[in-house]
Amino acid sequence: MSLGAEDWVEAANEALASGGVDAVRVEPLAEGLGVTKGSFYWHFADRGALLDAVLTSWERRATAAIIELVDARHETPRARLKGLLDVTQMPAAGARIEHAIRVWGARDAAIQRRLAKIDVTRERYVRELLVASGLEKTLAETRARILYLVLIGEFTWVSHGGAASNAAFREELFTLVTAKR
Amino acid sequence: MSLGAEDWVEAANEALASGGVDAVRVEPLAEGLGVTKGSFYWHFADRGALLDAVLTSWERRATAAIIELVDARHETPRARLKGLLDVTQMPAAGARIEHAIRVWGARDAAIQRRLAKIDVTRERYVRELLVASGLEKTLAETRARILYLVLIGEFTWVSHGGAASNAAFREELFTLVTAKR
DNA sequence: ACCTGAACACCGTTCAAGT
DNA sequence: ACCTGAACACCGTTCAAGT
Repeated sequence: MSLGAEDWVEAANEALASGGVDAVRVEPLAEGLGVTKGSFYWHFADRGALLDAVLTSWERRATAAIIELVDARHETPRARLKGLLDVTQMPAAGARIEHAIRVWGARDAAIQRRLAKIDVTRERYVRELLVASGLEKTLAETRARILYLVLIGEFTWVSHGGAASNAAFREELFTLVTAKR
Repeated sequence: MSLGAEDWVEAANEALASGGVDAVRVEPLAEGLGVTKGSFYWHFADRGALLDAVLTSWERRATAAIIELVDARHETPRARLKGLLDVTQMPAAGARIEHAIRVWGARDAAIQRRLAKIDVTRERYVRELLVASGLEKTLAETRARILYLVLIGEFTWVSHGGAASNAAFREELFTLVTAKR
């Protein structure tokens, strides 16, 4: 059985989640897949092309996919906000990939730009939900920022072994960010 | 002029801030310092020993140093909480080092344990300030968690180029976490 | 006390040759 | 269409030898 590009991307995803970008190495990946490293270059131009494919597949999962899921599951703005908080409860592998990508962005301007787009999309989504649930525009902006930073913080926290937040925590966070002035 | 261990640690710090753990490489560091890589092994047993020295120096700066600074500058619990929020406004290099260390912790159990200790210390400090400013114990715990996650989130955010939060943001965050029930 | 220089291992990349 | 195998460059590590 010969391999396709997807097999390499999948293996790369696992390596990324457990060891960061620099753990995505052609030779160990090849060994894990049972081929020689030379064969990698049939599927990709170089290691960078593999990393690009990994990022592209993550971009889809990490924004559109989440927003669609939350929108499909819940009706009202408040219910959607609550639903979004539960998304943080995703399996640690997801959090570890997100975190690894953020570090990667810290040292690669191109990745940084792509990450920024995703952050803008997500934060806008939160802000719109807050406005839709009755907050004044400027206040909604600040509150969206707070909520979004908590989410990023939790990704980071969970990714290095911290316990995921519990229901009481999410309840309190929800109460705070949706509180009317 | 010959070098001391501190010169290598300082160079390693810069590499860590700009490129993560894996950018801390003996050969480029040696080149930057104007010596051959062989001379590195006079000062350190191996690359791991250098990384350990880097982490130890960061541990001091990142907890005790910050808490002492805040305590020295401000008197009341509320003023100290506010002062702590301003610490996030530290230069981006500091945030980038913190972030790089967190990623590092994501793949290294020993680093993870040392990081966890620091997180416990910092979160306890926030919780105590909240209790001292009149919040009930359980609520203080939840609010401390929220505040601490926002801080971690902001480190992450700033480290990949996001704008640091402004005064209005910190004001609102302060209001929320200190609000009496 | 601190550094050089040569050696070796590991992994990214290339490429001619195989099936 | 997909893979092997050998080659070369880069960097971590060792160590005998230099000053």
